[in-house]
Amino acid sequence: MEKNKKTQLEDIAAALGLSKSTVSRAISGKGRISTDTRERVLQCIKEMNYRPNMIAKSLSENKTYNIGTVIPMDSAETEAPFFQTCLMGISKECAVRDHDAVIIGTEKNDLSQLKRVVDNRKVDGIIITRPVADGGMEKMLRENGMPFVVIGQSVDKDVVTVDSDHTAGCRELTSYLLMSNPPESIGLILGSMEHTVNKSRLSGFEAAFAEAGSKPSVQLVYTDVESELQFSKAMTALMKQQPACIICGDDMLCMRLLAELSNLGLSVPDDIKVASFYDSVFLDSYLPPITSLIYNATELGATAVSQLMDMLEGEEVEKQKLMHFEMLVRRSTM
Amino acid sequence: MEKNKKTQLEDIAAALGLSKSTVSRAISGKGRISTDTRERVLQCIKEMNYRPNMIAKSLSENKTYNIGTVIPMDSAETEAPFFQTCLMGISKECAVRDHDAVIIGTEKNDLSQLKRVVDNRKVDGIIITRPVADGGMEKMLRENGMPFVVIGQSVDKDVVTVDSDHTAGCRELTSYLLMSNPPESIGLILGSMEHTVNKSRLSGFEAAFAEAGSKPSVQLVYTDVESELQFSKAMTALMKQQPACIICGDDMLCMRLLAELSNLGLSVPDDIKVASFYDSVFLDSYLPPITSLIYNATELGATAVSQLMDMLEGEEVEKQKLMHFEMLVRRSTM
DNA sequence: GTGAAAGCGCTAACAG
DNA sequence: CTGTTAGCGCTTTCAC
Repeated sequence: MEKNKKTQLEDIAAALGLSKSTVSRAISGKGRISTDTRERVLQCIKEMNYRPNMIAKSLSENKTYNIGTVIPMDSAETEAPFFQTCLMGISKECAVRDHDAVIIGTEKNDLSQLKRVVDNRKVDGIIITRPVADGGMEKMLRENGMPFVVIGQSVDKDVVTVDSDHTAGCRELTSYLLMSNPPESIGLILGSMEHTVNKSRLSGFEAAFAEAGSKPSVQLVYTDVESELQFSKAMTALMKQQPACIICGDDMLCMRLLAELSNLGLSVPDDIKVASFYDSVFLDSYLPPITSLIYNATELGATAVSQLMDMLEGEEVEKQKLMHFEMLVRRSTM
Repeated sequence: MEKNKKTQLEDIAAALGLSKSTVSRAISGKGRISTDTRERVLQCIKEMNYRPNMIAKSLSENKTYNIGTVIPMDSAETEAPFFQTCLMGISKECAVRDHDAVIIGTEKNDLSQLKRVVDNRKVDGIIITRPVADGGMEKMLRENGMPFVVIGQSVDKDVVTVDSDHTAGCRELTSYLLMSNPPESIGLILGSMEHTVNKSRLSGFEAAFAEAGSKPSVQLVYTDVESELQFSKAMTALMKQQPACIICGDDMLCMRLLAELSNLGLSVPDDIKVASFYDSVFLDSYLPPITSLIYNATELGATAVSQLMDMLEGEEVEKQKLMHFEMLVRRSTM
């Protein structure tokens, strides 16, 4: 027998002497059906190892059972752990709901990939894992009537977003450090302020100072630190203040800082304390391990899927959802 | 008008006074059709901005236009850059061929996710980005008649694989170092030998020595270095040999090595030279930048897609494809 | 060269 | 409660 076809609705209907529609109802649970036949059908499905053809189901229901996930192509280098972990969360949650995650790799300002997927109607909704400032994607999706949720922040306050509460996280971390260090001894080094995340971090930092009845001095805060040169300048200026403690905006900054401190013959945490914002293997396996905030990217991704699914099912969803950060105190600040 | 339906085959057929089948032929190029009507149809399609419904196309052609990509969930931490870059290559190449990449996150020894996608017939083929030793996935896919290609190595020599030529890469790197360092001064630290990639690296290392008419001494080669403890032991033993140069199997090992060298007061490259196997931001932005092999993950992914597509189209494909490695000499070995 | 019609495998009215 | 029937939008024989 050449065909070896997969068993389908018709087969199990025939086996039970029922009609396709009855079987369909037994499976979906929609419409009225006797519990008896229902059981029999379900039983038979197990025995005959039946799996519905999702494509056919898709066509008749006009749903794809796919979620598109926009990933910036250029993120592979520095931010890969975050995006990948996020993707795992998305994939897992999709699977739970019998959906699949379709990846959409986008290059800077190039919407063509996204457009292709939307035009081809390959997905029911989209998750944007890093909103770009101009909101071009969001605009395009809205024009095409494609539901979406953003992981991170959006300029448009009507957009459904899921994000970590960077402000609160940074506030907690700073407060913790303020408990054992004087305000004028805590330095902060941040990357580009074009990323809203860094704005949030700064405001959390300031909030912690405010709570302690203080205010961070300008000589201790360095923002928009990206290039080697900017880093050196910030570092030189900062070290003049003889800080007891430095908080870094991301892993790369932290790594450079640690290398520099080592060059200066300063040891962590005895001579100086160090903390960072994003927990990666690097911070964990460094000696000494570095205190940082735990960024639950898996949960972020999973939550984004939940939100999107709720939207697709027509439910009202919380517009801006903030996830709690955990702080992980390690030897570098003890 | 509530409906606002997308234009479909029927619409453009009507607009041109043709039948659906003729229009379909014009698009696919299959069957006989006059060049004249062909042009007209194509023209009209542009004007009416028609895009075929891929789901309907899928159902009738019995193809999904989707490629599944298996990603190990636990890879997010240390190997994320590789997998993510690879994924980008896959996504891009899929797009070129009007396919999409569906991600399948798998946990250690858990085939359920993969099984789900296969059972649901959501993909036409699968790309496995990290073969597991037991070949469980491969077996399952074969049993289900699902075509697949593996990125990396497979025990089964009938499986179509795409891989970087680790042996040749490591041989070149070692040869380069042998040009300015005596054989007895070059150390090697590798991770688990359960990963075939490390076996290839070791054989490349040995091949370079053989070419130079030498043989690596056992005191200079450390394999299966994974835990902190194993690392310390290897490190202590290795440093006793006062190596002029150390090659690391991966970024994490390299990072630990650099931290340790710094603790010992040794500076790179003046006191000791260091090289690694996988080029990531870490090695690039470290001071001094670390010499390493350039792992073209994008190309690996893209090639895997090409191979898979060829298989799906019934063509014969090269069974084991090896991609060339480039060596990037940086300050750490100069 | 083109059109009519059947069919891909499922869902969803509409009847009984 | 269950069966019949008509689609979902496209491809593909099979006639003409």
